[in-house]
Amino acid sequence: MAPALLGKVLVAGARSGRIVEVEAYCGDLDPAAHSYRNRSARNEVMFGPAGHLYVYFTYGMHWCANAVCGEIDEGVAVLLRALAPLTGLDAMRRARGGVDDRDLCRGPARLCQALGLDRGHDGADLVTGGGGVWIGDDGVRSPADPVVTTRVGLSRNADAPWRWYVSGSRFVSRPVRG
DNA sequence: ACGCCGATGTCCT
DNA sequence: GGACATCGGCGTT
Repeated sequence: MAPALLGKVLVAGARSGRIVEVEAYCGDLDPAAHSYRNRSARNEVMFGPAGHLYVYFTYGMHWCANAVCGEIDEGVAVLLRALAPLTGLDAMRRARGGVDDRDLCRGPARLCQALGLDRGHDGADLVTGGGGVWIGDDGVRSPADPVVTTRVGLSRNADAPWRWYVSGSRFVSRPVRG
């Protein structure tokens, strides 16, 4: 299910980008997931209905965004790790402090900064777009052959092959070498 | 190109 | 008190 998000478009107001890299986090099957065992005010959205945005704060300064994908109470969500910018690049450049365009959305915290996503978007409905954020489909097909790897930056359940990215995209945060 | 490290809030033990 | 789904800067190859 998670790789089906590759090729879709994440939209936040006038800014948007094509999803090129995702990771799945799988509730009580996955010791690396925020929803593994612990249910709290922070991760409550993860246990809600699919199609909502779960935004969390980490390392004292960064926001990261997930699309909730599981059944109610399941705690499954997909971390949006990188986008190929499509629209609103000037706003992204202002938000990101004039970095190279390639780096605007190349990483989960970078894409949140570029699109202006933070706590105010936690729980936003990605289907209706009521919170100004949604995931759209402009007809671009998900790649038939995404690269599958282990996830980035984990210590627990680090071997699960639950990261997918668009092969050859220069906007992927950490391509496998070779 | 690669690796270390500091920043800095929130959650969990 | 320690870990953390990170990033950017600075140092070394």
